[in-house]
Amino acid sequence: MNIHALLTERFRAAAVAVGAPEDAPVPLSRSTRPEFGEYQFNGAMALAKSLKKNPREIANQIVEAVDLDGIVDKLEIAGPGFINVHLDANWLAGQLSIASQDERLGIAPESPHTVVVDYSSPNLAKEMHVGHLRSTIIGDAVVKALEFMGHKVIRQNHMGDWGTQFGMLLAHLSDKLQANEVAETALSDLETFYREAKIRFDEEQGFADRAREYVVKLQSGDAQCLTLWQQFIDVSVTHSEEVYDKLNVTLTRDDIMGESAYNHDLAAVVADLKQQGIAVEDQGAQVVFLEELADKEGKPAVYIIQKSGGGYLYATTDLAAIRYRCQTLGADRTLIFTDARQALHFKQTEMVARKAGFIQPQQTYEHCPFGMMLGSDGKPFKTRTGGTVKLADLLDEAVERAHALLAARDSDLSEQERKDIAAKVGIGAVKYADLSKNRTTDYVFNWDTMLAFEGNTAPYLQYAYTRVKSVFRKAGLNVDDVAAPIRLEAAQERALAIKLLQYVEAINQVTAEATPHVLCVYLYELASLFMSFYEACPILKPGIDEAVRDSRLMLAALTARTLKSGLDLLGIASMEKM
RNA sequence: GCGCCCGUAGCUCAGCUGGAUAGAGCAACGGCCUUCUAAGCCGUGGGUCGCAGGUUCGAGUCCUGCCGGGCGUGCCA
Repeated sequence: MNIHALLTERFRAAAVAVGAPEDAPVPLSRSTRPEFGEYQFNGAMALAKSLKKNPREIANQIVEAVDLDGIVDKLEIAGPGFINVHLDANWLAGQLSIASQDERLGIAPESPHTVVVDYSSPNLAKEMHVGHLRSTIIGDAVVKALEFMGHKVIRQNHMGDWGTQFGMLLAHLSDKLQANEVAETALSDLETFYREAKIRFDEEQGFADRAREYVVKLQSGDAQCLTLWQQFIDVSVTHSEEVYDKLNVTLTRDDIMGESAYNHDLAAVVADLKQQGIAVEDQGAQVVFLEELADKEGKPAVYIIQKSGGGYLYATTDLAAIRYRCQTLGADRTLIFTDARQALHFKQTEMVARKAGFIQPQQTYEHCPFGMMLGSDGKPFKTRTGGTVKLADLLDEAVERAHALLAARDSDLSEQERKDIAAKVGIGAVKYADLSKNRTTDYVFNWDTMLAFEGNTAPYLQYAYTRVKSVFRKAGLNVDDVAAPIRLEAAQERALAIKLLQYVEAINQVTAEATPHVLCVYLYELASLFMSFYEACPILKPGIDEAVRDSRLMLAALTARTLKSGLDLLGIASMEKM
């Protein structure tokens, strides 16, 4: 049940009956304070204005007209014309009963769209560092939310597996293999390998020329060179997979569609744009002039799709990718998770692609930007100057810290359990620290805030879950086998009940806006309300009436299932004990 | 120069298509463990929402101009 959607429809009908146009907005929102009920309809004021009537009078008419029999306890008009909706406790209890009998918690799937999601996309020349965290986990959370709502999601890991830097890497690798080293060993530390190659490129006589030869050979499809390249890619992809595994991210080898996958199509893209008269030659390069983005003097923005030397750029690759995604994969939506610095590039790319007909009008192309990770000095991490924190190292440290915390407290956990829990808590904390922020601004990387285990963090949510599970262990029951009427009497029970029913509203916002932090906020509020409920409403303690106990078990069970579901969408593990 | 993003409590951040008294966490202070896990709960203090105008019944949210910061802006990605 989507309460917001239900109330919106009912109020829309009422507003129309009172004289509002069919397409008028229906401003229905969650109430900010308990005494204002659970939802409030704020449309009376605007409607009164357009009808030149008294807003409270219009509010009165809407209250008369709206059909909410059996759903609301009461409707109140307050202030200039707010209509406060107090939901009926029995109706809420009924909705919870329905949700508790449904595997999907009462949430109906949407009519499916095909959504292509481009995320993670690390540069295979180097090891994944903290800067890759955001794209990887935000993208994965949005993917899971979309899938939960019934959409067909096609993951696209647009890995950086091509380009001039591979010349120097392959030349270096070739030498290592000549010296009887095995590729896996030589590439066990990609950072070191890259650094070594770069130093040789800068300092060793003749090496730079050999590197450039390798670029040419690679691009011309030289078999020996391609074999070398493939070896490099295999090892590097394996490194990425290890990180994905630690991160509990769903990307697999099948999702890889790297830059190299579009090589065969780049010439065709340029030819197509030229034939359509969209691209022209200028200063030896093939470019698209974008009049829409002209400056004050009327000079159009320039979008280069082929260099004067004949080489292709990321613009060309991205256009080829659009053609593949929109035409071959049939994407209704394409979501791209990259840092905000590329905003202009994607804006221009979309313009060109739409002119060329690569994207149909009904198809969307959504760049989902986020801020950069900054160092403690306030400067961006520079991938080529060292000083970056490897993602794998960050994750290991998080797990170590969680393990130390666990070891310091009394518990009956075995060492194996402790290790397992430490991994889930540590990784969860790192992911949540990032997922819970919506800011498109840059942020400073900080170990302590990333690895905090108190307050609004993943461990808080995981802890709430274990508390429920503990109650059920004590009762000798599973969360799935309680079935009893729900009674909402205490304020804490009611507050928890409403929050439980609003899960779908949070997910909808995540899928519509690609903002997993909305789900984090929701889950934190849910866990927080459960904690208050847990303290105020004893379940198994002596003297609790059986019907009250069972009703509270129902609420606790739904809380556990909702927390587990939400954490799963975020890619954060939940566990029985901690 | 032009364009985009940002500025909310000491710190990190929420604030949904403009709605009622701007909310959390951390940090500070005070309470709560002989019975469902204290990674918790209850409470207190803490704000010129960068500044100044404007739009309106109503502005943190929309518009304009400033101030401050970041990023981008023809052959890297």
